[in-house]
Amino acid sequence: MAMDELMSRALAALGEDGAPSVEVIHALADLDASTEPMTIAEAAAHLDVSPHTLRYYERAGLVEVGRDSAGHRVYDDAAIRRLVFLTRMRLSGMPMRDLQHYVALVDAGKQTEPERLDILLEHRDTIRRRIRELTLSLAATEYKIATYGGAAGPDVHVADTRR
Amino acid sequence: MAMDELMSRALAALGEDGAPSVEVIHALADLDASTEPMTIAEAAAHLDVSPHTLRYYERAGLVEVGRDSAGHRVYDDAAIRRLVFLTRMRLSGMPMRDLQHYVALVDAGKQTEPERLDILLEHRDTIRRRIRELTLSLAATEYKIATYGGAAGPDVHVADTRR
DNA sequence: CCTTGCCTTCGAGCGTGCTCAAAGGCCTAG
DNA sequence: CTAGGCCTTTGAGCACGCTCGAAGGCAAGG
Repeated sequence: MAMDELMSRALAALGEDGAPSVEVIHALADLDASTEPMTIAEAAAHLDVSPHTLRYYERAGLVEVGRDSAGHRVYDDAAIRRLVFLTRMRLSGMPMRDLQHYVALVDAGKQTEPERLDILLEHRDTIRRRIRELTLSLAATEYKIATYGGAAGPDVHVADTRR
Repeated sequence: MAMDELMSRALAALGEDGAPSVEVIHALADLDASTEPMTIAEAAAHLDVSPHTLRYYERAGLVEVGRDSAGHRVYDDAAIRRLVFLTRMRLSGMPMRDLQHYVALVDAGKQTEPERLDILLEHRDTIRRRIRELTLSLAATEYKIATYGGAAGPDVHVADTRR
């Protein structure tokens, strides 16, 4: 059930522009995975961030990355999976602070799972709120577009999307 | 037609938590308006931003605001309407830069309407993209919540079902 | 009169999240 | 041997959007 919902959400999310849904489902469910170790450039490309950013995340203590004989970073499966999670959370607006807290909990062991779950639940609510805000702004923008030229000033006057 | 769509969107947006839909519809339609002039504190409360922010927007050239005999700002109807627009655009992620450009166009006169429309269309697309991103992140987060405890690390890696 | 409180201007400071520069190492191709 | 290219570390710098502090004005209440 969870899986079906996940997929339908993914499809719904990307439906409009007929985008790479296969890719998306794969990325979401990422079951096979087991990627080969990567260089920083490869990992950056894979995660769609810059190498700078990956080093920054490491410095921030979000992920540990091994080194090869030349001292170069080696991104293994575990690192990549964690970074996939991290970048998704970042993309959805979770602050670095919270991510640092979260990974600290992960590193502290299994007994912190309830607290981690709380963090996720709260973040879920945050995302939902944000989507609602954006949906209202979208409606307002579309309304203004539809009625363009009708208004005197740059306003449409839609409601305050209060919490 | 545009109005119906607007309303149904607003309802859809707030439906989930049974929120103040009446308030929202009223505010959405808010055609009457004609608020009395406000002090900066009142305007700030009305717009849900700080007085500091309102002064900042004024300094940034986003809005002109009159003064009373004591030199205090007076937010009239036109100012409030513009600020409602501005704060909504900000809330939906439009950069200050773009807003400055937009109001410059507004002040430049009617012949800039096509360009203003372009800006709105582009912003609409930006909001839609963002909603899609957030929807995906939401799905991933909900999935992780649903399967919590199954994973070793902070990632969505699930046991190998199908495929 | 004087305190209280909200307002003014102007410039500076801050929090967030990168982003980059400098100085240098390793490796491979020519 | 050397040049190119990608990597390393460290610390600094930047863009954005506020947010605040200092110094002072005006007006009402005690």
